Amino acid sequence: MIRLTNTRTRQKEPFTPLDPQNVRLYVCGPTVYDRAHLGNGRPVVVFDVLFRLLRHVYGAEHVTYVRNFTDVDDKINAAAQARRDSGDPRPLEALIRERTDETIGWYHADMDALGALRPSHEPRATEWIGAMVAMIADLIAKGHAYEAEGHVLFDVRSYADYGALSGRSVDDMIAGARVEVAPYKRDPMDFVLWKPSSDELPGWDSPWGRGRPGWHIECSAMAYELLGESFDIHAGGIDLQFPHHENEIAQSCCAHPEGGFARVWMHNEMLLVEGRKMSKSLGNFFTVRDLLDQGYPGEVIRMVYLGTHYGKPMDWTAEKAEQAEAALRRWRGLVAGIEPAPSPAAAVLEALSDDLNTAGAIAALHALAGAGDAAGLKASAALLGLLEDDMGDWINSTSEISDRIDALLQARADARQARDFARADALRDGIAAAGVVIMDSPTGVTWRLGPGFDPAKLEGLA
RNA sequence: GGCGGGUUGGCGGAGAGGUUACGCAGCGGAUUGCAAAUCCGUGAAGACCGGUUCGAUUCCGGUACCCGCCUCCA
Repeated sequence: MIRLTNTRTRQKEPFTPLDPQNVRLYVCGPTVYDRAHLGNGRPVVVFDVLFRLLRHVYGAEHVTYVRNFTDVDDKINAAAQARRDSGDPRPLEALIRERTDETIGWYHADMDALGALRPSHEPRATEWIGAMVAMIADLIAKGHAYEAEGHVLFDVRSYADYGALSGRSVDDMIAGARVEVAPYKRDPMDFVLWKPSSDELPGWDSPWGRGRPGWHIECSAMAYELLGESFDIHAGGIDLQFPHHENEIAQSCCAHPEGGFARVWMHNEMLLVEGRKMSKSLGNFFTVRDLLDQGYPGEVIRMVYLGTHYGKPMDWTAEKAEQAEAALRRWRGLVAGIEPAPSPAAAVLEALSDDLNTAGAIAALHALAGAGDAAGLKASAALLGLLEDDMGDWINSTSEISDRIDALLQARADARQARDFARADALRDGIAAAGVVIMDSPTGVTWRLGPGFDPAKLEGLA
C-alpha cells in the first residue's frame, strides 16, 4: 500500500489509482531556455523514484508518465532575438526551434546522467497549441474566461474553489497587494490564457488574433489530451503550487467539470547549497552539467538528492557528495558480478511506499550491505535507480591508471620486502593522497578509487 | 501584509506516544612492521515555554529563530 502526502488535503493518504491498469502521473517539466540547474534536477530524480515505484507495484506497462517541455516563453524569445540581432538571418521561429531543440538535448543528456528514466510522453507546448486554443474557447463559452484587448483572461471569480490548493482566498491575495493590475482585467487576480504577439514574437493564429498561450494553459491542455479529465498524480516543485498549479486546476476543472483533474498533488521542497539559497548573486548557482563536469558522477548526485525526504529543503554540500560517493563505491564493490535478487527487500519497498521515504530506503540499503546481502542490495537499489549497470562506469578506472597504481603498489611491496618501511610508507601515503584506497590483506593487496580520486597526484610518485 | 514549511546527537538525516534508526565522524578492541581497508563493540539528540497523558522528542497551544511562496522560477 503506497501512501503519499497530498498537498491538496495536507494529509498523508493511501494511494488508490483510478485505474490500476493505467496509473497516470504528470510532472511539470522545464522551460527550455538553458541548462537545468541543480534545483531543476531534484523533482526529476524524486519523481523518477515515484515512477519506478509505481511501475514496480502496478507493472511497468501500466504506468503513464507525462512531463512537458515549455518551449513558449519570453526568455526563449529573448535568446532567439539576441541571435537574430547579432546577424543571424533566419526567421525567429527557426531560431527558437533551434534553441529549444538544443536545450532539450542538454536536458535529456543531463537527466539521463542522473539515472532518470524517460517519461512515457514529453509533449512540447508548441505542438499542442491547437488543444490550448480549443480549451480557451471552451472556457470562454462556459463563462470562465473573457477576451479583452487581444488578451484572453481567466475569470477567477467564476471559480469558487480558486485558491483551495494553496490555501488562500482571492481576497487574501489581493490584500497582499503585490498583484499587477492591468486595466483590462476584471479582477486583479485574473490571469492570462492567451496574449497577443507582435511581429517580433512567435505567434499562432487564433479566434482572438495572432498570439501565444499563457504559461499555465499548456499543462491543462496537454494533461487533458494525454491523461484525460481525471488522473492520479500531479507533481512539481513547491514554488509551482501558486500560481501555476492553482491556475491549472481552475482551467481544467472549469473546462472539464465532469472530471476531477489530478487527485493527488505532490510538491517537493526547494534546494539549498551549503545552507544558502542557490542564486547567481551569491555565486553558488550551478547546473547539473557543471557538477558532472567537475567530476561528480551522476549517480552520486542522485544519491545526495535521495538522502533527504522530498518534502524537506535539501542542502547540497560537498561533504554529502563525498559520503554518497564512498557508500556507492563500497556497495558497487559488493554487488559487482552479482545477479540481483528477484525482488527488492521488503524494508526498502515499505520505506518508499511510505510517502517516498528515500532516506529511510537508503538506510535499509545500508542494512542489506551490512548483512552482506549483495543480491538483495542490488535489486533494492534499482528501485531507487542506484547501482544499475549502465550507471556504473564512473567506478572503473582506465587500464592505464590501473597499471600505474599496480606498478606503484609493486614498488611498495618490494620496499616492504626489503624492510625499507620509510620508502614503503611514503609510497603508500602518496598513493592514498591521490584518492586511492589501499586494502592490504593476508592474501594480497587490492585497491579501489576513493572519493576525490585525482590521477594527476599519482604522477611524480616512484 | 497574506499563505505555507521547518527547528532531532559533533555533522547529515528518518521512523515511532513507552523498546537500537541509519550514514559519516569519534572512542575501545581485533588485525597490521606502523597504517589504511575490514570486522566487532560503544558514548551522544530532538529550539524554548506551557498543556493533554501513567508516560512526549513524537499529540495540542504559544514564543523565538530559519526558510519558501505571493513576480519568471523545480
